[in-house]
Amino acid sequence: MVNDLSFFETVYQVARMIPEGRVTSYGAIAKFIGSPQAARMVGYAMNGSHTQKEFVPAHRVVNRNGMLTGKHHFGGPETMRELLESEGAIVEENQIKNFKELFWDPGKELMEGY
DNA sequence: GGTGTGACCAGCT
DNA sequence: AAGCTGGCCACAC
Repeated sequence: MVNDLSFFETVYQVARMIPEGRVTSYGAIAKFIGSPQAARMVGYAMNGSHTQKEFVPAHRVVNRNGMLTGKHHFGGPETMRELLESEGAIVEENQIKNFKELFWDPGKELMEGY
């Protein structure tokens, strides 16, 4: 099999592909890896992202509403917001205001341009 | 080793 | 229009 990576590892790889200053949703990643209904697992995978050797930009992954649902898992409730604002995102009330503009679809951005 | 549950999403009612 | 349910895979108890 060419793909020995488990579901979680695949999620981490996709997450690392997210360009700086861009964000995506759990569902978009789930769909990209072939399990459109496994968005939940993507979120859970992010929970264990800190166990990975390589850094995983989990702060660039939010829910479909652009809301920072997992901010509490960064060791600090403000950490995720700080990281996103640091990359140019406008976060307000735990929600990315310009989410629509910053949204990065893996299944689209990676396919187009070739 | 089975059951529960989790940073979600989309479809039904 | 809004609320509930199912589904997905891995990990803790």
